[in-house]
Amino acid sequence: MIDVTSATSAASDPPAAKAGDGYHHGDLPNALRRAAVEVIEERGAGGFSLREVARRAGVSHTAPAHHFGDMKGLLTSVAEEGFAALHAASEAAIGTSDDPVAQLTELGRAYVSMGTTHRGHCEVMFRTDIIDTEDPELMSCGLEAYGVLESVVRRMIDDEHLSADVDEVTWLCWSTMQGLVQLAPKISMIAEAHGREAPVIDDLIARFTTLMVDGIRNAP
Amino acid sequence: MIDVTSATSAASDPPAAKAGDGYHHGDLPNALRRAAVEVIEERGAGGFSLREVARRAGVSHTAPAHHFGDMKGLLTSVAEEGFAALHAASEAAIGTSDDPVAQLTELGRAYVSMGTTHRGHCEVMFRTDIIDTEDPELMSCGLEAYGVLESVVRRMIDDEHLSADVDEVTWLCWSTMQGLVQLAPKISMIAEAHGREAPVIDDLIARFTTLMVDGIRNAP
DNA sequence: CCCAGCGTCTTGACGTCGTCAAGATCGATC
DNA sequence: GATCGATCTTGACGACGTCAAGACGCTGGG
Repeated sequence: MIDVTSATSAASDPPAAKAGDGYHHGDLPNALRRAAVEVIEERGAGGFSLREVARRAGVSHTAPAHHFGDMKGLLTSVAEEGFAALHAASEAAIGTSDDPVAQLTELGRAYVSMGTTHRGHCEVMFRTDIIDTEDPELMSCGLEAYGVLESVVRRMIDDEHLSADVDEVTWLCWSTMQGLVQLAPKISMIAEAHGREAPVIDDLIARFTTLMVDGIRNAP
Repeated sequence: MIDVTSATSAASDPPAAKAGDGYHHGDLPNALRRAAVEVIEERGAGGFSLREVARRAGVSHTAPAHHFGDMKGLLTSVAEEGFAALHAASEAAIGTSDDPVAQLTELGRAYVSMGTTHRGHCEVMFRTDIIDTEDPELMSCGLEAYGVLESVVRRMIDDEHLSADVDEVTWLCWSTMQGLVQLAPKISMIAEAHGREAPVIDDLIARFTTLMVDGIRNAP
């Protein structure tokens, strides 16, 4: 389990560590995760390099192996951190209102904004080839984030006594937001090619959400 | 521009070529694309290797460079082939009916089924780090496929005199199907974890589509 | 007829990569 | 104050992407 708060703290002042005595780093795992995200955001997941990560953390090229086993282990840890951050952002999002529909909108905004605020993490979280998708900690982090969305959908359907299937509505919202994360740049490009200015993503999400909610309320 | 029909033909009987005289291959570009897709489907985009592709095509490790420049060039060509296949599948999908809503459903099914029938291509098509997204041929192939969806959405909105924005509805449908491609395996996993059998994706797409269309008809 | 030119493909080399084995360093514990 | 385990380093290996240089075989002009 990764501590989300410490994971995003500055490179100096490592928590629960001796701040580096020259030989022993003190908080190498977090430093490596930070460096890994940095490299991915600069070069993409395809340009990732364990040795470059080690270089940026100021350690030898084999140091990462002692904490993460191999490249897959480090990237899996980055993905786990991403899901933990998504979970935290989701919890914060539903705290802004008591109305399930408003919560759904905020959840969508939180999800899509993760694509920009945690771009490095997102490039890794849904890859099946470079991370270990069977990792128990990764799966539990992912399911926790999923649970937030599901519970909001369930409450909306219960509150309004709708006939829609909770799971399927959850999947619809999830898919739409997941697609939006990936397509937002292309959408902006197409909008400009069509002679209109790129849409404000948060507004787009609000309209998508109300549109889907309208459809859900209309279910047979 | 890649000829989609020849690109998927068998390894033997290369079209418009001398079938390999021992030294000169005859149809190396297509053979390399085929091998590339094969490698990606086996190992994922992260396990891709130019040398392995060359090995499978039976040529030296530098032969691909003469046709595609570098790794990015070959992968861009694979992505282009993917968009061309998507375009073809989209055209076929809208040919099954005259009703725009039915066409929209079929378009969604064609899109999502691409994720399994052309898994290797799909792993590359929306990556920004390992392909050249500025490539003119790639962009035109992508826009052609996009145009099919957009025209169906436009016809639906026109036919029913709806107030919804054509671009935004197109983006909604695209995002949802794009997310579904990526999340389908996870959705099946979650369904089974919830004690229900994995959903039939084609049915899910039909329900998602009618739900979204209901929302579109309800726009202010 | 043949030979010059040109696409096509190969050989060989370089630096970088991930990983493994072996050893060095340090703090905690007895 | 010696020992032990956790932590990190050094050095090596094969595989990778790319570059330079050269070999091959068709084609067309003398």
